[in-house]
Amino acid sequence: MNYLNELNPAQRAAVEQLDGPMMVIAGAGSGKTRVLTYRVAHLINNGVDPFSILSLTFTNKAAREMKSRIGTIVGESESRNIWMGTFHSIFARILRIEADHLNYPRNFTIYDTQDTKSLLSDIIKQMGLDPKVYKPGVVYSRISSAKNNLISPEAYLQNSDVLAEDHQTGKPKLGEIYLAYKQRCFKAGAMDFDDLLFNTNVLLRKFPDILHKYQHKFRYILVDEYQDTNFSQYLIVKQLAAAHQNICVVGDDAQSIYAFRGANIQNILNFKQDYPDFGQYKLEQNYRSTQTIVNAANSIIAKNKDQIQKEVWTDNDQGSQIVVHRSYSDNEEGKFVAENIFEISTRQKKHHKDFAILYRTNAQSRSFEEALRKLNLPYRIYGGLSFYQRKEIKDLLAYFRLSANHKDEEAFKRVINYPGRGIGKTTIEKLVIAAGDHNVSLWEVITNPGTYRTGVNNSTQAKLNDFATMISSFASELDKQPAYEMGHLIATSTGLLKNLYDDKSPEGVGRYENIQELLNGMKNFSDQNDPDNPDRIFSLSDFLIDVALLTDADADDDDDNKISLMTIHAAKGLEFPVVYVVGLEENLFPSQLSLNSREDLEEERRLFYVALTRAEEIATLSYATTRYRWGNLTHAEPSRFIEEIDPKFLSLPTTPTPKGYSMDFTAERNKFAARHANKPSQPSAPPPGMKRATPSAANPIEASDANLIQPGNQVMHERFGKGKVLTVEGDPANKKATVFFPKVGQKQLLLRFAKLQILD
DNA sequence: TGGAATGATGTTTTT
DNA sequence: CATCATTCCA
Repeated sequence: MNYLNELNPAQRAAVEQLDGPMMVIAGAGSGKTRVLTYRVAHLINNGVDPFSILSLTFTNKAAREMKSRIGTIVGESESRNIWMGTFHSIFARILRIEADHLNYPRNFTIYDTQDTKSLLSDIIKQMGLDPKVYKPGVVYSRISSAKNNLISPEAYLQNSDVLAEDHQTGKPKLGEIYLAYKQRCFKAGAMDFDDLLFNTNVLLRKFPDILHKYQHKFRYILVDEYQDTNFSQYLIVKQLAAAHQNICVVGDDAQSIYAFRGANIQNILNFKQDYPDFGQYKLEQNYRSTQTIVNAANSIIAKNKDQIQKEVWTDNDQGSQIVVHRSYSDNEEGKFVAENIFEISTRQKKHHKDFAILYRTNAQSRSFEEALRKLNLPYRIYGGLSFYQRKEIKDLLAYFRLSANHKDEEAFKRVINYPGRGIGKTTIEKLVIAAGDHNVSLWEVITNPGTYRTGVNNSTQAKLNDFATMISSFASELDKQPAYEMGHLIATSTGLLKNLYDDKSPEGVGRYENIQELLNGMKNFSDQNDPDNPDRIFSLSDFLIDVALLTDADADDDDDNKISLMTIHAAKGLEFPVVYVVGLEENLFPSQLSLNSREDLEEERRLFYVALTRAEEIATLSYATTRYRWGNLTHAEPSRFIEEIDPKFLSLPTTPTPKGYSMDFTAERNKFAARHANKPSQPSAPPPGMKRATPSAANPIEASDANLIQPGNQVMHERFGKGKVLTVEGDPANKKATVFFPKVGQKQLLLRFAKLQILD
């Protein structure tokens, strides 16, 4: 049990302060997770009851991993009982327990962004407002930021500053929408993501005995990624910690990248005021990256004004320079990265999982997917359209939700006529009007047609009755059956599964498979064991509790060995031996929308800092000079962030950046060539008087050249020098050659991108 | 009522 | 370029 010996003095000090408030400022790669893990283990080894430890993490996956690591030190039977998870999942759990205090049903639904937006556009329509002025997305973010600052609709409508602002932006009705939205959510027994935090605050403030209960339950509180907490989260933590003051927050101001969703650096500063006698620890030694990477990252972040002084350093090797690569188009960029990955993985014997491609926006993933697929390289995309947001998954989940909570309006509207059962727009409109008039739920209306006089005809009402009977029958079994059995029953008896099965289009097959995958997941879920209660059934209700808060990052990896593609936001907290930060162009990264204020730009810079510090050994920065953006070819300038790195850490592209028309033209030409790339075609000739720029980068090898290479040829390789081709094998698209190089020996090369020149 | 066809409209980043 | 939403027709 000498885990303490595995820590450096600063880390150890942070682990050994058991009681009282403390803040750990942890530079990138400084062993933050290790400190948190060992600290919790240390608490337990010093007699602290796991049940009284609350540990708030940024993702559920981080929580799971940390828990299992703690389990290896103190034993699984102990670690199991720690309250560890994201703010959202922990407080959703508490809200379920205390729901009746807030007059919410215990099995309240959690609305995701889609549900929320659809409800908002419904409200906007009903209020007779112009949806072009009141765009659901904009309205949502306004409401969201109000909630994160704990401004209720009532307070919103009385706040003259806020109202004046809305007036100025031409949206004076925002407050009323907010109020209506809150009422509709309440009526539907639903909370959105922000409500989980907002309502926890309400709960703790309105009911002192409940606050007292949790204050004494959670005698030790730890918060990870503290720099990314918002006011609402700050206040929850502050209230819970007030009694015992055993609060440990860990964060890095340089990695704060969630200001857009209300995260507030101020929370770190508040900490000093709230707990004047706090212990402060700075972890400054980086164990993750090479000196080059650490120092390059330092040279960027130094450009930010807002930061806490610290000096991240490392003992690691110097490592190689950071390669900056220029491509002529987004597709070329994809190709370059894919080929580079192939080369490094074969040459340096790296696993695919050692590689990550990080981008600013999800939309950028496409060119990389295509390029990786062409080379048969396995990859996994995190984020984007997550599994749980796919239509077919949401449809099935909507049945689950409606069975658990009949008032769930969004779920109701989603499935009332899917699969089609002859209940159309007109009927639904009538139902909605009746529900609105009597201030009851849609479910209430269809189950009591006599009371609410909907005006639907008898045959339609019969269909509604059938629907209601079906849902009720699910509801009565909900807690009695294991989740999988129930899920399967619902998928079949609603006709949803058959409906997808009958669709033989490729998309339809994919959807069917997705449903199967969801059901498989549920099988795993219901097969688990509760050691404390072997008879426990893991029901569909249990499954629903956390499904709304699951994200792609939480999905089981099945230890698969794949290249990771994700946004930089999603990469937070992760590390990879080889990292490509791509799309480093002005107006993309930094984003166009961030150029208006210093604060926003600094957040982008921190984001870049996060991206670069994910890399352990090799970091590559990449940009394209042209890129397709919403269908048009646009010209792009390299990102200012590249210039901001001290050039001594960089290996820059050698040829000068060509500008103007000729460039766009080249890209167009490459695009054309790419379209015909599969059939061996003549390399498109450069226009007269224009030399093809850096053929190696733009076009590693012409397809026709690859086909010409034969055993016996003398060839030239960029790095290996002269060599002789011994054998050529494989199908035309994937020809492999064995080449003997006098300098380095025998090599296997994939002709498609080994940069071979035929000499004879 | 349902489906297909057409047109507008939008790209940060996430629980 | 995609997706969505609305509209139009059977």
